[in-house]
Amino acid sequence: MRASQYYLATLKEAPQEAELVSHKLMLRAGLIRKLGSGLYTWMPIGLKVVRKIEQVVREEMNRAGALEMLAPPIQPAELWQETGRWDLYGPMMLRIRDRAEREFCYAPTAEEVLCDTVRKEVKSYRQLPVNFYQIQTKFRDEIRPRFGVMRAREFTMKDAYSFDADFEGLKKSYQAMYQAYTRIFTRLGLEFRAVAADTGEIGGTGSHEFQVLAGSGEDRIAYCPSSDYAANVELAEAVVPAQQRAAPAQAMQKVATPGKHTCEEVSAFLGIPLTQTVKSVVVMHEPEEGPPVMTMLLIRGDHMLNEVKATKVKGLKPFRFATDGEIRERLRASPGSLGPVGHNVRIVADRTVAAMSDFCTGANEDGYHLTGVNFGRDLPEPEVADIRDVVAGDPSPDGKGVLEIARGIEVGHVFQLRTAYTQKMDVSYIDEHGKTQPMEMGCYGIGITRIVAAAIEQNHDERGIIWPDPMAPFVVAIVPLGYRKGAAVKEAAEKLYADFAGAGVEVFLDDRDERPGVLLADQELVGIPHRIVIGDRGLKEGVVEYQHRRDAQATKVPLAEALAHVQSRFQHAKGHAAP
RNA sequence: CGGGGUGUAGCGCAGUCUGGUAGCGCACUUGCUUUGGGAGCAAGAUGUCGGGGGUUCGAAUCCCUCCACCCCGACCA
Repeated sequence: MRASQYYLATLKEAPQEAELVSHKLMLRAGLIRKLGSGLYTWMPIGLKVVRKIEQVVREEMNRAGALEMLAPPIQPAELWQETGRWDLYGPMMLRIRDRAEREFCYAPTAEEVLCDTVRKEVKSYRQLPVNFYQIQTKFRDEIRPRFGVMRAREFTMKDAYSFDADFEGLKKSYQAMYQAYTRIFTRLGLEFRAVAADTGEIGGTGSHEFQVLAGSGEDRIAYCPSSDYAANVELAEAVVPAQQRAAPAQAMQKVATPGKHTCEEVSAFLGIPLTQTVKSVVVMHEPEEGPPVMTMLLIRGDHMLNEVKATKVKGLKPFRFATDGEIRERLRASPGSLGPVGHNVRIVADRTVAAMSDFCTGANEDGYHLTGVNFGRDLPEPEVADIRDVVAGDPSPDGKGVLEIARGIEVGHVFQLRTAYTQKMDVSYIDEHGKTQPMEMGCYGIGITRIVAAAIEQNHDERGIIWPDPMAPFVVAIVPLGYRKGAAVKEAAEKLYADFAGAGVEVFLDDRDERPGVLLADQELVGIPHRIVIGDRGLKEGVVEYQHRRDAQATKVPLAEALAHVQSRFQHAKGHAAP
């Protein structure tokens, strides 16, 4: 491609709406333009990247035995009502009516449609297993779209759905997808981790997220450097402390802590370590019938409540945080002075708290805290559960070391759905004994457009994007200095351009009549990984300059060997992408 | 949904407090010069100042209202 025939829409300054580096660079490099909140137009060079990613995904899905198909993004309400998700999905789902007032949604995902297709098509165990996938635009009406295409409302997702005769088959299909995903993200040149994930509302028995590691990621993952344990912090287990609770050594005392509300403030005020304080989080569960039930959750002062885990405590699903009014009415104290002593509210203590003695907590009287508090003496032994986020330094649940915390961007997710959907939608087959059985289902998603942003988060510098070769919009940029001035430069550039094109290398020839600085800066912003600079100086010696986007300096290469040199670097880069 | 902020040329911004002919940089057009890291000079084009309503002789500026967008929060004793 020649720049003179292309449309490069680079900007010197990023629009003020962009916060995240990948968002800024995508706007500046002219990959995307914003149409509305969470809505982006893909410009030619951005779309090229998307297509590259799609191609890798497609190849690996096909290799894994999945079959590409395409379902409508606009889907009738009836299907979603069959699984109850028409109501469950809530405002996240964009709903539409046609001229006859029939209801539709713009699909946020496609389990129902695929279930419907398979129940109509597949009848016999002889036809199983099947795995269908599509690469399709999805729409989720996010509460807060942000970070450009990272969390957009409209996005491109690869979604696959497997159907097996039995659980053993599902496990195999799941494993095949897990491996395909590993190959995909490896081929794309991304640093990623597969982590155990919460199965959430969808339910099922197994789930992994594929997280691209990036400091700006919205997810936190816990991993063990000395083993292969990795899990989303939402799920990662905080194991029972190895040390048993020490015997009480202090008497319980009420101390004045005027104006001190948080554990940090109280700990600093009283000169007690933060790890010796306990915070009380009051939640309400509203049963189908009867009044709301209050529960007090106890977390060590330096720990954070894990809501996903707390939801799994019996009798808490679903819960909400208590209002100040509810707290004051029941405990006669304000948040900031609450504690587990001296009332009959249900108490659930985190495992860490249950092993504490002589701790400090609120006195249920504004402006006062208690020190030297001990379970079994000052208050009854509590219910115990794992309800906190793990922190760096916690023992790994597999017993093989200590956890670290990293941030990640979720780019893929695989689920074993089992029969949760197939039973509701009657997706069944006749087994070899003539008996009707529900199919075992799995679903597998990849955020295609999110990968673009995630890749930039991981691969950029102060000058711009640095594309991994497999998703680069162009692999090589030819930058002639003085293309319109010197015949020799133009001739060499044209020859190289033809050579690269002839060798099937995607090449971008910047033949614009611009100053060198402009050409080089644009090439670096757009992030084409390999660059050949051609100038009069070098040509006199018969050389051009090769520089990878990550190289500190250019390398002189004889003009005749430029193609071979880039190809060797390209292969080299490919080799490095392997795990 | 709660809180904060922004809306002025394609992009980045000033002007708003204190009402009086709408500006700057980049980008764009034309010409000349320049050409190994975002050129210089000259000339030019580009605006419903987010929309609507009001106050006023006069509104980008003051008042009311609506809208859009961005950020933070929805974890907390």
